[in-house]
Amino acid sequence: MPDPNPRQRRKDARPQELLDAALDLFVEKGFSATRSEEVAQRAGVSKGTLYLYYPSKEELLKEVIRHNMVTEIAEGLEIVDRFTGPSAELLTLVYTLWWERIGETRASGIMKLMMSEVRNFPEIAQFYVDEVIKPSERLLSLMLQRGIDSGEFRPVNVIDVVHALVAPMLYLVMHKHSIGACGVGHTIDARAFITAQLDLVLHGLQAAPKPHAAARRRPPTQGNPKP
Amino acid sequence: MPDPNPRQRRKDARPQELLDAALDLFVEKGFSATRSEEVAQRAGVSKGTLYLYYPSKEELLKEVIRHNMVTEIAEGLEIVDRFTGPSAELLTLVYTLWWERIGETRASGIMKLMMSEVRNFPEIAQFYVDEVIKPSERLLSLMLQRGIDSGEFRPVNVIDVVHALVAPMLYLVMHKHSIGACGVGHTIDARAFITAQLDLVLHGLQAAPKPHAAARRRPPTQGNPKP
DNA sequence: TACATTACTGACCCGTCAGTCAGTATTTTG
DNA sequence: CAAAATACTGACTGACGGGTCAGTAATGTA
Repeated sequence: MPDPNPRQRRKDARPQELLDAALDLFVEKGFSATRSEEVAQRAGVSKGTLYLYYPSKEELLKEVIRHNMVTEIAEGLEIVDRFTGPSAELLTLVYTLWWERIGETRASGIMKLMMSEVRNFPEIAQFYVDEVIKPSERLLSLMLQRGIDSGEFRPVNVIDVVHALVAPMLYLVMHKHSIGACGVGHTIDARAFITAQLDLVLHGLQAAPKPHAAARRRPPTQGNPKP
Repeated sequence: MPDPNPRQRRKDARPQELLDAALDLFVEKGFSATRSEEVAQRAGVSKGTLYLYYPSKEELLKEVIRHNMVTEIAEGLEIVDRFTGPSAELLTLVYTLWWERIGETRASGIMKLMMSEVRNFPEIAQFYVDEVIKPSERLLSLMLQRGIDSGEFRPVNVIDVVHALVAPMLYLVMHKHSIGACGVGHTIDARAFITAQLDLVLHGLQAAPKPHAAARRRPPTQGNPKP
């Protein structure tokens, strides 16, 4: 991937090459388990050079997240803003787009990475929540609210449905990057799985005669009156 | 938790105390990030003693898994065998039981642990797939097949539904032990979430007039004739 | 009480790894 | 071309942690 002849000076190309190498390795082996020298090596430089461009392993990880997730979410928001068709179609579009841009690319590994190691790196946790999780949930909520406002969807509790949408995606990703990557067990047909899950949720959302239990509590988002 | 006066000889109590300490710490900090000396300390012994009872950190982990998951699954199988009521009720029972015995106990941390670190420990991976994942899927498949055979459920593709059942559980667990444990972001009302998900699936399963897309492919459980 | 047995200890060994920095090679400038 | 500037290197440091084992003290036996 990087250049063949050694010790060449390529100040502008280094950052991206290092980010690429880091993403690969972090996803493959985890953050803690990846040695900074490995990252450097894969990028075709020495360890010292890595620290010339990024002050620490943690900062490197943050940059990896910024370059692979934050940008995608911003694009998603734009799509939602511009879209004019039915909300169910919008949901389907964003859902499949998510799979193409994140789920089936290396980027999905970042989700696994965060889930796995965030607890040992509180600063990264905060960063990820602020820059990825909250914006993502905002994106999904926006679409659902749009559908509710226009009467296409039942007035469900939005946050419940957001979770119902995220769960299968997370499952796919965790499967792909954990047990699924160990060569053991079956693989999942992701496209079919996504379609099925989306159908399930859309079915539960359709503004229909008899109310469905998928998300009770009609009043606006609030605490639960426990059974 | 263990006894106060030091250097007492308690050969029989040690193993369990060490397993308890290990589970706590492995779940809290991850397997790699937990030092074996910490485990020993929390169990009230020295590092040397730990290695007297378990030959290595990995073997210790295996024992932790055996004592907290394998046993529960075996019990689940017995319940399914003995149950005589409607399959929908059985599914509900096992689902809520899972939450009480695993989901809301420390044991759920093992799921997170495996998802997170399995890739770096192939032997543990194999062990977990054989002893936990496959039996769990067998358990779920059994219940679904029971319902299909009796005509209570539509003849869906069993493995698809198994995934649809597992995904929300995994989501809960990952949330609880990852981001959710960082003090950031909202908490999920697990009971409500579980009820909602179960409703969703049961609705998709009911032997009804118009077939639903949740799981196409009617023929009996088999591999996917992938396009 | 003396001796044997064994549960337990913790200092130590040794490999690992994030981060540093004095030195080297390449490019730019005059 | 020399000299200055700078991209890059890799040996080194210091901290850390899994696993060991010679030694210690509690218990059992006579």
